[in-house]
Amino acid sequence: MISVFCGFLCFLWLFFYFCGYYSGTEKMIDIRILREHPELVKANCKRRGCPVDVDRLLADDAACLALQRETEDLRAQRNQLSRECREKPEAREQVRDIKEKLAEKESELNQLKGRLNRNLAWLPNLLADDVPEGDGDQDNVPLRESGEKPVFDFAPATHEVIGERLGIIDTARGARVAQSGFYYWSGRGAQLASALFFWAQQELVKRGFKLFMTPCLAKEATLFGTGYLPFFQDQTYRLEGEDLSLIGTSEQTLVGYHAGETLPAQSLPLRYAAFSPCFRTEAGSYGKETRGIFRVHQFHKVEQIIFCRPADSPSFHAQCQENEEYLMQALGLHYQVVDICVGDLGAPGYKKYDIEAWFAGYGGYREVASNTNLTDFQTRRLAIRCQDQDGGRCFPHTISATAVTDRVVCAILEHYQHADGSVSVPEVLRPLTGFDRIE
RNA sequence: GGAGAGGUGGCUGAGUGGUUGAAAGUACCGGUUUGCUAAACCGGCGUGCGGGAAACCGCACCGAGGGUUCGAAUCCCUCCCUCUCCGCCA
Repeated sequence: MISVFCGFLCFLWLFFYFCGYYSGTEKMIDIRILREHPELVKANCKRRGCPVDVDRLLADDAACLALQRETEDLRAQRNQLSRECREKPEAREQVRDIKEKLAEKESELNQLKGRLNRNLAWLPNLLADDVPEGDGDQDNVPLRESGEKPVFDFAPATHEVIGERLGIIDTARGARVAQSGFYYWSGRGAQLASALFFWAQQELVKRGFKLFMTPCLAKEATLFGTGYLPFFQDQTYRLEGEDLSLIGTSEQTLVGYHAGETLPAQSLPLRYAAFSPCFRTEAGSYGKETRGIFRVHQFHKVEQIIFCRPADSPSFHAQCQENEEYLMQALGLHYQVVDICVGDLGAPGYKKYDIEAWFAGYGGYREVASNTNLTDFQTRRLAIRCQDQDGGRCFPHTISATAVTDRVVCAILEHYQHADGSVSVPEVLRPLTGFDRIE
Protein backbone atom coordinates (compact mmCIF):
# COMPACT_ATOMS: atom_id res chain seq x y z
CA MET A 1 0.00 0.00 0.00
CA ILE A 2 2.73 2.40 1.04
CA SER A 3 4.84 1.52 -1.94
CA VAL A 4 1.91 2.10 -4.25
CA PHE A 5 1.46 5.52 -2.74
CA CYS A 6 5.17 6.30 -3.09
CA GLY A 7 5.07 5.12 -6.66
CA PHE A 8 2.23 7.47 -7.38
CA LEU A 9 4.12 10.37 -5.83
CA CYS A 10 7.18 9.50 -7.88
CA PHE A 11 5.07 9.47 -10.98
CA LEU A 12 3.60 12.85 -10.13
CA TRP A 13 7.00 14.25 -9.43
CA LEU A 14 8.51 12.90 -12.63
CA PHE A 15 5.62 14.29 -14.58
CA PHE A 16 6.35 17.81 -13.33
CA TYR A 17 10.06 17.22 -13.47
CA PHE A 18 10.16 16.39 -17.14
CA CYS A 19 7.23 18.37 -18.45
CA GLY A 20 7.45 21.44 -16.29
CA TYR A 21 10.42 22.90 -18.07
CA TYR A 22 8.47 23.51 -21.20
CA SER A 23 5.82 25.54 -19.47
CA GLY A 24 8.41 28.23 -18.99
CA THR A 25 7.12 28.87 -15.49
CA GLU A 26 8.72 26.01 -13.66
CA LYS A 27 11.95 27.08 -12.08
CA MET A 28 12.47 24.53 -9.41
CA ILE A 29 15.76 24.32 -7.69
CA ASP A 30 16.79 21.62 -5.30
CA ILE A 31 15.40 23.50 -2.39
CA ARG A 32 12.01 23.80 -4.05
CA ILE A 33 11.77 20.13 -4.75
CA LEU A 34 12.59 19.74 -1.10
CA ARG A 35 9.89 22.20 -0.03
CA GLU A 36 7.20 20.89 -2.29
CA HIS A 37 7.92 17.17 -2.16
CA PRO A 38 9.95 16.47 0.96
CA GLU A 39 8.69 12.88 1.03
CA LEU A 40 10.32 12.22 -2.34
CA VAL A 41 13.65 13.60 -1.24
CA LYS A 42 13.48 11.59 1.96
CA ALA A 43 12.61 8.42 0.11
CA ASN A 44 15.48 9.05 -2.27
CA CYS A 45 17.93 9.57 0.59
CA LYS A 46 16.72 6.44 2.28
CA ARG A 47 17.09 4.45 -0.89
CA ARG A 48 20.64 5.65 -1.28
CA GLY A 49 21.49 5.18 2.37
CA CYS A 50 22.42 8.83 2.49
CA PRO A 51 22.71 10.35 5.95
CA VAL A 52 21.43 13.85 5.13
CA ASP A 53 18.89 15.03 7.71
CA VAL A 54 16.08 16.24 5.49
CA ASP A 55 13.92 17.51 8.32
CA ARG A 56 16.71 19.68 9.52
CA LEU A 57 17.17 21.05 6.01
CA LEU A 58 13.49 21.90 5.89
CA ALA A 59 13.61 23.59 9.27
CA ASP A 60 16.69 25.60 8.33
CA ASP A 61 15.12 26.56 5.04
CA ALA A 62 11.95 27.79 6.71
CA ALA A 63 14.00 29.79 9.19
CA CYS A 64 16.05 31.24 6.34
CA LEU A 65 12.96 32.32 4.48
CA ALA A 66 11.52 34.02 7.54
CA LEU A 67 14.79 35.81 8.20
CA GLN A 68 15.05 36.79 4.57
CA ARG A 69 11.65 38.43 4.71
CA GLU A 70 12.67 40.32 7.82
CA THR A 71 15.91 41.61 6.34
CA GLU A 72 14.26 42.57 3.08
CA ASP A 73 11.62 44.43 5.03
CA LEU A 74 14.26 46.35 6.91
CA ARG A 75 16.11 47.13 3.73
CA ALA A 76 12.91 48.38 2.12
CA GLN A 77 12.38 50.72 5.09
CA ARG A 78 15.96 51.88 4.91
CA ASN A 79 15.77 52.58 1.19
CA GLN A 80 12.50 54.48 1.60
CA LEU A 81 13.89 56.67 4.38
CA SER A 82 17.12 57.29 2.53
CA ARG A 83 15.18 58.70 -0.34
CA GLU A 84 13.53 61.16 2.04
CA CYS A 85 16.80 62.21 3.60
CA ARG A 86 17.49 65.08 1.24
CA GLU A 87 14.32 66.86 2.24
CA LYS A 88 14.16 65.59 5.81
CA PRO A 89 17.67 65.34 7.30
CA GLU A 90 16.15 64.18 10.59
CA ALA A 91 15.32 60.85 8.95
CA ARG A 92 18.98 59.98 9.15
CA GLU A 93 18.63 59.08 12.82
CA GLN A 94 15.88 56.60 12.02
CA VAL A 95 17.97 55.01 9.32
CA ARG A 96 20.82 54.48 11.75
CA ASP A 97 18.50 52.50 14.04
CA ILE A 98 17.31 50.38 11.18
CA LYS A 99 20.83 49.74 10.05
CA GLU A 100 21.77 48.32 13.42
CA LYS A 101 18.87 45.93 13.43
CA LEU A 102 19.58 45.04 9.84
CA ALA A 103 23.20 44.20 10.54
CA GLU A 104 22.13 41.78 13.27
CA LYS A 105 19.59 40.05 11.08
CA GLU A 106 21.98 39.88 8.18
CA SER A 107 24.70 38.14 10.09
CA GLU A 108 22.18 35.74 11.55
CA LEU A 109 20.86 35.05 8.07
CA ASN A 110 24.31 34.54 6.59
CA GLN A 111 25.22 32.07 9.26
CA LEU A 112 22.06 30.09 8.77
CA LYS A 113 22.35 30.20 5.00
CA GLY A 114 25.92 28.99 5.18
CA ARG A 115 24.90 25.99 7.23
CA LEU A 116 21.95 25.26 4.97
CA ASN A 117 24.09 25.41 1.83
CA ARG A 118 26.80 23.24 3.30
CA ASN A 119 24.21 20.61 4.10
CA LEU A 120 22.39 20.97 0.79
CA ALA A 121 25.67 20.32 -1.00
CA TRP A 122 25.52 16.75 0.32
CA LEU A 123 22.08 16.06 -1.03
CA PRO A 124 22.42 13.44 -3.77
CA ASN A 125 20.63 13.54 -7.10
CA LEU A 126 17.30 11.81 -7.42
CA LEU A 127 17.32 8.29 -8.80
CA ALA A 128 15.57 6.92 -11.82
CA ASP A 129 12.75 4.59 -10.83
CA ASP A 130 14.33 1.66 -12.64
CA VAL A 131 17.69 1.78 -10.88
CA PRO A 132 18.14 -1.71 -9.42
CA GLU A 133 18.24 -1.96 -5.64
CA GLY A 134 21.48 -3.16 -4.10
CA ASP A 135 24.37 -2.30 -1.82
CA GLY A 136 27.40 -2.49 -4.09
CA ASP A 137 28.86 -3.64 -7.38
CA GLN A 138 27.92 -7.26 -6.65
CA ASP A 139 24.27 -6.19 -7.06
CA ASN A 140 24.66 -4.58 -10.47
CA VAL A 141 22.44 -6.23 -13.05
CA PRO A 142 23.95 -7.60 -16.28
CA LEU A 143 21.68 -6.62 -19.17
CA ARG A 144 23.24 -8.11 -22.28
CA GLU A 145 26.41 -9.39 -23.86
CA SER A 146 28.04 -8.69 -27.15
CA GLY A 147 30.77 -10.36 -29.16
CA GLU A 148 32.42 -13.72 -28.73
CA LYS A 149 34.36 -14.75 -25.68
CA PRO A 150 37.77 -15.63 -27.14
CA VAL A 151 38.84 -19.28 -26.88
CA PHE A 152 42.49 -20.19 -26.20
CA ASP A 153 44.31 -23.51 -26.46
CA PHE A 154 46.73 -22.25 -23.83
CA ALA A 155 46.37 -20.52 -20.48
CA PRO A 156 45.82 -16.86 -21.35
CA ALA A 157 47.95 -14.33 -19.47
CA THR A 158 46.81 -11.19 -17.70
CA HIS A 159 47.60 -7.77 -19.16
CA GLU A 160 50.29 -7.07 -16.57
CA VAL A 161 52.11 -10.26 -17.52
CA ILE A 162 51.74 -9.57 -21.22
CA GLY A 163 52.77 -5.96 -20.76
CA GLU A 164 55.90 -6.84 -18.88
CA ARG A 165 56.81 -9.71 -21.19
CA LEU A 166 56.52 -7.48 -24.25
CA GLY A 167 58.19 -4.57 -22.49
CA ILE A 168 55.30 -2.21 -23.19
CA ILE A 169 54.02 -1.56 -19.65
CA ASP A 170 56.56 -0.40 -17.08
CA THR A 171 55.19 -0.09 -13.57
CA ALA A 172 58.58 -0.41 -11.88
CA ARG A 173 59.94 2.75 -13.46
CA GLY A 174 56.58 4.45 -13.02
CA ALA A 175 56.95 3.87 -9.31
CA ARG A 176 60.57 4.95 -9.29
CA VAL A 177 59.96 8.19 -11.17
CA ALA A 178 56.60 9.06 -9.63
CA GLN A 179 55.07 6.66 -7.17
CA SER A 180 53.47 3.27 -6.99
CA GLY A 181 50.32 3.54 -9.06
CA PHE A 182 51.99 5.29 -11.97
CA TYR A 183 53.34 3.57 -15.04
CA TYR A 184 54.69 3.99 -18.54
CA TRP A 185 53.28 2.76 -21.78
CA SER A 186 56.32 2.29 -23.99
CA GLY A 187 57.25 1.27 -27.53
CA ARG A 188 54.49 -0.43 -29.45
CA GLY A 189 52.31 -0.38 -26.34
CA ALA A 190 52.41 3.42 -26.35
CA GLN A 191 51.74 3.39 -30.08
CA LEU A 192 48.76 1.10 -29.59
CA ALA A 193 47.33 3.24 -26.80
CA SER A 194 47.86 6.45 -28.81
CA ALA A 195 46.20 4.87 -31.81
CA LEU A 196 43.21 3.81 -29.75
CA PHE A 197 42.74 7.27 -28.24
CA PHE A 198 43.11 9.01 -31.59
CA TRP A 199 40.78 6.59 -33.30
CA ALA A 200 38.11 6.99 -30.62
CA GLN A 201 38.29 10.77 -30.88
CA GLN A 202 37.90 10.60 -34.65
CA GLU A 203 34.93 8.26 -34.33
CA LEU A 204 33.19 10.64 -31.94
CA VAL A 205 33.82 13.57 -34.27
CA LYS A 206 32.20 11.52 -37.04
CA ARG A 207 29.22 11.13 -34.73
CA GLY A 208 28.77 14.85 -34.28
CA PHE A 209 30.98 15.55 -31.29
CA LYS A 210 33.07 18.69 -31.05
CA LEU A 211 36.56 17.81 -29.90
CA PHE A 212 38.37 19.68 -27.13
CA MET A 213 41.68 19.70 -25.39
CA THR A 214 40.98 21.02 -21.92
CA PRO A 215 42.86 22.23 -18.86
CA CYS A 216 44.06 19.38 -16.67
CA LEU A 217 43.71 21.47 -13.54
CA ALA A 218 40.50 23.01 -12.32
CA LYS A 219 39.37 25.14 -9.41
CA GLU A 220 37.20 24.05 -6.55
CA ALA A 221 34.06 25.68 -7.95
CA THR A 222 34.40 23.54 -11.07
CA LEU A 223 34.82 20.31 -9.12
CA PHE A 224 31.97 21.25 -6.83
CA GLY A 225 29.73 22.18 -9.73
CA THR A 226 30.29 18.89 -11.48
CA GLY A 227 29.45 17.01 -8.31
CA TYR A 228 32.91 15.69 -7.52
CA LEU A 229 33.04 17.84 -4.43
CA PRO A 230 32.13 17.33 -1.71
CA PHE A 231 31.37 13.69 -2.53
CA PHE A 232 34.76 12.56 -3.84
CA GLN A 233 37.02 14.97 -2.04
CA ASP A 234 39.47 12.28 -0.96
CA GLN A 235 39.86 11.14 -4.58
CA THR A 236 41.21 14.53 -5.62
CA TYR A 237 44.81 15.67 -5.88
CA ARG A 238 44.91 19.27 -4.76
CA LEU A 239 47.76 21.68 -5.38
CA GLU A 240 49.15 23.12 -2.22
CA GLY A 241 48.59 26.83 -1.77
CA GLU A 242 46.41 27.15 -4.86
CA ASP A 243 42.76 26.87 -5.64
CA LEU A 244 43.55 24.14 -8.16
CA SER A 245 43.20 20.38 -8.33
CA LEU A 246 44.20 17.81 -10.93
CA ILE A 247 41.14 16.79 -12.86
CA GLY A 248 39.71 13.35 -12.21
CA THR A 249 38.16 13.38 -15.70
CA SER A 250 37.67 15.86 -18.51
CA GLU A 251 33.98 15.72 -17.63
CA GLN A 252 34.88 18.34 -15.04
CA THR A 253 36.36 20.75 -17.55
CA LEU A 254 33.93 19.99 -20.37
CA VAL A 255 30.80 20.49 -18.29
CA GLY A 256 32.40 23.38 -16.42
CA TYR A 257 33.11 24.96 -19.80
CA HIS A 258 29.64 26.53 -19.77
CA ALA A 259 29.48 27.50 -16.10
CA GLY A 260 27.30 30.53 -15.54
CA GLU A 261 26.07 30.63 -19.12
CA THR A 262 22.60 30.59 -20.60
CA LEU A 263 22.50 28.36 -23.65
CA PRO A 264 19.93 29.00 -26.38
CA ALA A 265 17.66 25.95 -26.41
CA GLN A 266 17.97 25.67 -30.18
CA SER A 267 21.72 25.14 -29.76
CA LEU A 268 21.08 21.91 -27.86
CA PRO A 269 22.16 19.21 -27.86
CA LEU A 270 25.82 20.05 -27.47
CA ARG A 271 28.07 17.04 -27.99
CA TYR A 272 31.55 17.49 -26.60
CA ALA A 273 34.49 15.11 -26.50
CA ALA A 274 37.99 15.33 -25.10
CA PHE A 275 41.03 13.24 -24.44
CA SER A 276 42.78 13.89 -21.15
CA PRO A 277 44.77 12.36 -18.37
CA CYS A 278 42.70 11.61 -15.27
CA PHE A 279 44.14 11.78 -11.78
CA ARG A 280 42.74 9.95 -8.78
CA THR A 281 44.26 9.39 -5.38
CA GLU A 282 42.39 6.09 -5.02
CA ALA A 283 42.35 6.71 -1.28
CA GLY A 284 40.68 3.84 0.48
CA SER A 285 41.21 1.37 -2.33
CA TYR A 286 44.57 0.06 -1.16
CA GLY A 287 44.85 -3.62 -1.76
CA LYS A 288 42.12 -3.59 -4.40
CA GLU A 289 43.17 -4.51 -7.89
CA THR A 290 46.78 -3.62 -7.20
CA ARG A 291 48.23 -5.81 -9.90
CA GLY A 292 48.78 -4.34 -13.32
CA ILE A 293 47.48 -0.99 -14.33
CA PHE A 294 43.79 -1.48 -13.80
CA ARG A 295 43.53 0.89 -10.87
CA VAL A 296 46.15 3.63 -11.01
CA HIS A 297 46.65 7.25 -10.00
CA GLN A 298 46.81 8.48 -13.57
CA PHE A 299 45.01 7.08 -16.54
CA HIS A 300 43.85 8.42 -19.87
CA LYS A 301 40.39 8.75 -21.20
CA VAL A 302 38.41 9.87 -24.19
CA GLU A 303 35.18 11.25 -22.82
CA GLN A 304 31.79 12.09 -24.29
CA ILE A 305 29.65 14.84 -22.78
CA ILE A 306 26.19 15.90 -23.86
CA PHE A 307 24.16 18.94 -22.83
CA CYS A 308 20.54 18.49 -23.83
CA ARG A 309 16.97 19.53 -23.10
CA PRO A 310 15.63 17.84 -19.98
CA ALA A 311 13.09 15.74 -21.82
CA ASP A 312 15.76 14.42 -24.18
CA SER A 313 18.27 13.09 -21.66
CA PRO A 314 17.05 9.48 -21.65
CA SER A 315 17.46 9.24 -25.40
CA PHE A 316 20.89 10.85 -25.39
CA HIS A 317 21.88 8.57 -22.55
CA ALA A 318 20.98 5.71 -24.86
CA GLN A 319 22.88 7.35 -27.71
CA CYS A 320 26.07 7.59 -25.66
CA GLN A 321 25.62 3.96 -24.75
CA GLU A 322 25.36 3.09 -28.40
CA ASN A 323 28.55 5.04 -29.10
CA GLU A 324 30.40 3.17 -26.36
CA GLU A 325 29.22 -0.17 -27.62
CA TYR A 326 29.99 0.70 -31.21
CA LEU A 327 33.60 1.34 -30.24
CA MET A 328 33.85 -1.93 -28.34
CA GLN A 329 32.32 -3.85 -31.23
CA ALA A 330 34.55 -2.20 -33.81
CA LEU A 331 37.51 -3.28 -31.67
CA GLY A 332 36.16 -6.81 -31.69
CA LEU A 333 35.96 -7.07 -27.92
CA HIS A 334 33.56 -9.18 -25.93
CA TYR A 335 31.70 -7.31 -23.21
CA GLN A 336 28.58 -7.11 -21.12
CA VAL A 337 26.45 -4.11 -20.24
CA VAL A 338 25.56 -3.70 -16.59
CA ASP A 339 22.76 -1.71 -15.03
CA ILE A 340 24.33 0.00 -12.01
CA CYS A 341 22.49 -0.50 -8.74
CA VAL A 342 21.64 2.12 -6.14
CA GLY A 343 24.57 1.29 -3.90
CA ASP A 344 27.12 1.60 -6.70
CA LEU A 345 25.67 4.76 -8.26
CA GLY A 346 27.47 7.95 -7.25
CA ALA A 347 25.55 10.77 -5.63
CA PRO A 348 25.39 12.98 -8.75
CA GLY A 349 24.04 10.17 -10.94
CA TYR A 350 20.41 9.57 -11.84
CA LYS A 351 20.94 6.46 -13.95
CA LYS A 352 24.12 4.66 -14.96
CA TYR A 353 25.30 1.83 -17.19
CA ASP A 354 28.76 0.31 -17.24
CA ILE A 355 30.47 -1.68 -19.93
CA GLU A 356 32.50 -4.56 -18.59
CA ALA A 357 34.94 -6.05 -21.04
CA TRP A 358 35.96 -9.68 -20.91
CA PHE A 359 39.50 -10.01 -19.59
CA ALA A 360 40.59 -13.47 -20.70
CA GLY A 361 43.71 -13.68 -18.55
CA TYR A 362 41.87 -12.41 -15.51
CA GLY A 363 38.99 -14.71 -16.33
CA GLY A 364 36.16 -12.26 -15.80
CA TYR A 365 34.40 -9.08 -16.79
CA ARG A 366 35.94 -5.80 -15.65
CA GLU A 367 34.66 -2.25 -15.94
CA VAL A 368 36.09 -0.31 -18.86
CA ALA A 369 33.46 2.37 -19.45
CA SER A 370 30.55 4.00 -17.72
CA ASN A 371 27.72 6.13 -18.90
CA THR A 372 25.73 8.36 -16.56
CA ASN A 373 22.66 10.52 -16.94
CA LEU A 374 23.22 13.29 -14.39
CA THR A 375 19.98 15.12 -15.22
CA ASP A 376 20.26 18.70 -13.99
CA PHE A 377 22.46 17.97 -10.99
CA GLN A 378 25.54 19.58 -12.54
CA THR A 379 23.85 22.37 -14.43
CA ARG A 380 22.10 23.61 -11.30
CA ARG A 381 25.35 23.69 -9.39
CA LEU A 382 27.14 25.41 -12.25
CA ALA A 383 24.25 27.76 -13.07
CA ILE A 384 24.09 26.56 -16.67
CA ARG A 385 20.67 27.34 -18.06
CA CYS A 386 18.94 27.05 -21.35
CA GLN A 387 16.42 29.43 -22.76
CA ASP A 388 14.02 28.81 -25.61
CA GLN A 389 12.82 31.43 -28.01
CA ASP A 390 9.69 32.33 -26.07
CA GLY A 391 11.83 33.03 -23.04
CA GLY A 392 11.19 29.81 -21.09
CA ARG A 393 14.20 28.87 -19.01
CA CYS A 394 15.38 25.56 -17.66
CA PHE A 395 18.43 23.65 -16.55
CA PRO A 396 19.77 21.42 -19.31
CA HIS A 397 20.59 17.81 -18.52
CA THR A 398 24.09 16.40 -18.90
CA ILE A 399 25.23 12.95 -19.94
CA SER A 400 28.75 11.89 -19.10
CA ALA A 401 30.07 8.79 -20.78
CA THR A 402 33.39 7.12 -21.35
CA ALA A 403 34.52 6.41 -24.89
CA VAL A 404 37.76 4.53 -24.18
CA THR A 405 40.48 4.41 -21.50
CA ASP A 406 43.76 2.60 -20.92
CA ARG A 407 41.67 -0.22 -19.57
CA VAL A 408 40.48 -0.87 -23.11
CA VAL A 409 44.12 -1.27 -24.18
CA CYS A 410 44.47 -3.84 -21.40
CA ALA A 411 41.38 -5.65 -22.64
CA ILE A 412 42.87 -5.68 -26.14
CA LEU A 413 46.08 -7.23 -24.80
CA GLU A 414 44.20 -10.02 -23.08
CA HIS A 415 41.75 -10.60 -25.93
CA TYR A 416 44.23 -10.63 -28.80
CA GLN A 417 47.08 -12.55 -27.19
CA HIS A 418 48.73 -15.60 -28.78
CA ALA A 419 50.44 -18.66 -27.41
CA ASP A 420 53.85 -17.27 -28.32
CA GLY A 421 53.22 -14.23 -26.15
CA SER A 422 52.60 -11.82 -29.02
CA VAL A 423 49.48 -9.70 -29.38
CA SER A 424 47.55 -8.80 -32.52
CA VAL A 425 46.36 -5.27 -33.16
CA PRO A 426 42.60 -4.89 -33.80
CA GLU A 427 41.91 -4.29 -37.49
CA VAL A 428 40.54 -0.79 -37.08
CA LEU A 429 43.71 0.41 -35.36
CA ARG A 430 46.22 -1.01 -37.82
CA PRO A 431 46.17 1.97 -40.19
CA LEU A 432 47.15 4.11 -37.21
CA THR A 433 49.70 1.86 -35.53
CA GLY A 434 51.38 0.88 -38.78
CA PHE A 435 51.88 -2.66 -37.48
CA ASP A 436 49.54 -5.57 -36.87
CA ARG A 437 51.35 -7.34 -34.07
CA ILE A 438 53.32 -6.63 -30.92
CA GLU A 439 55.94 -9.28 -30.19
C1' G B 1 58.15 38.16 -13.49
C1' G B 2 58.30 44.11 -14.48
C1' A B 3 55.37 48.61 -16.32
C1' G B 4 50.77 50.66 -17.91
C1' A B 5 45.33 50.50 -19.20
C1' G B 6 40.77 48.49 -18.21
C1' G B 7 36.45 45.24 -16.41
C1' U B 8 28.76 48.38 -16.94
C1' G B 9 22.79 44.61 -19.92
C1' G B 10 23.44 39.64 -26.16
C1' C B 11 27.02 43.27 -28.29
C1' U B 12 28.94 48.60 -28.68
C1' G B 13 29.07 52.27 -25.11
C1' A B 14 27.40 56.73 -21.54
C1' G B 15 27.35 57.37 -16.58
C1' U B 16 32.31 60.01 -10.70
C1' G B 17 27.44 60.15 -4.45
C1' G B 18 20.54 60.54 -4.55
C1' U B 19 13.75 57.38 -8.05
C1' U B 20 20.10 54.92 -12.50
C1' G B 21 18.16 48.45 -13.15
C1' A B 22 21.17 51.81 -15.38
C1' A B 23 21.29 57.03 -21.36
C1' A B 24 22.18 56.08 -26.43
C1' G B 25 23.10 52.82 -30.34
C1' U B 26 22.83 47.88 -32.11
C1' A B 27 20.72 43.08 -32.04
C1' C B 28 16.13 40.67 -30.99
C1' C B 29 10.43 40.36 -30.61
C1' G B 30 5.49 42.67 -31.84
C1' G B 31 2.94 46.46 -34.78
C1' U B 32 2.21 50.44 -38.70
C1' U B 33 3.60 51.98 -43.58
C1' U B 34 5.38 49.60 -48.24
C1' G B 35 4.43 45.62 -54.84
C1' C B 36 8.81 42.15 -52.54
C1' U B 37 13.30 43.11 -49.93
C1' A B 38 15.33 47.19 -47.59
C1' A B 39 14.28 51.58 -45.00
C1' A B 40 11.30 54.58 -41.75
C1' C B 41 8.12 55.09 -37.54
C1' C B 42 5.67 53.18 -32.85
C1' G B 43 5.89 49.73 -28.81
C1' G B 44 8.36 45.83 -26.11
C1' C B 45 12.86 43.75 -24.55
C1' G B 46 17.99 41.52 -18.03
C1' U B 47 18.56 37.78 -14.15
C1' G B 48 17.84 35.62 -9.33
C1' C B 49 15.15 35.36 -4.73
C1' G B 50 10.79 36.43 -1.73
C1' G B 51 5.44 37.79 -1.44
C1' G B 52 0.71 37.46 -4.36
C1' A B 53 -4.78 33.75 -7.53
C1' A B 54 -3.29 37.61 -10.65
C1' A B 55 -2.19 42.54 -11.87
C1' C B 56 1.76 43.60 -9.46
C1' C B 57 4.97 44.62 -5.20
C1' G B 58 9.66 44.12 -2.36
C1' C B 59 14.93 42.81 -2.13
C1' A B 60 19.52 41.88 -4.60
C1' C B 61 22.78 42.21 -8.84
C1' C B 62 27.26 47.42 -13.10
C1' G B 63 34.34 41.43 -12.35
C1' A B 64 34.42 39.18 -6.74
C1' G B 65 34.62 40.30 -1.55
C1' G B 66 34.94 43.92 2.33
C1' G B 67 34.64 49.28 3.97
C1' U B 68 32.94 54.69 4.18
C1' U B 69 27.87 57.06 3.90
C1' C B 70 21.18 58.46 5.60
C1' G B 71 22.23 56.80 0.39
C1' A B 72 27.49 53.65 -3.83
C1' A B 73 27.89 51.54 -10.77
C1' U B 74 30.09 56.15 -8.89
C1' C B 75 34.66 57.13 -3.06
C1' C B 76 38.41 53.66 -0.18
C1' C B 77 40.83 48.63 0.58
C1' U B 78 41.80 43.48 -0.94
C1' C B 79 41.52 39.85 -4.60
C1' C B 80 40.42 37.92 -9.60
C1' C B 81 40.43 38.54 -14.73
C1' U B 82 41.37 40.90 -19.62
C1' C B 83 44.33 43.97 -22.90
C1' U B 84 49.13 46.55 -24.37
C1' C B 85 54.49 46.85 -23.86
C1' C B 86 59.13 44.55 -21.83
C1' G B 87 61.59 40.05 -20.04
C1' C B 88 61.58 34.63 -20.05
C1' C B 89 59.97 30.28 -22.45
C1' A B 90 57.54 24.78 -24.97
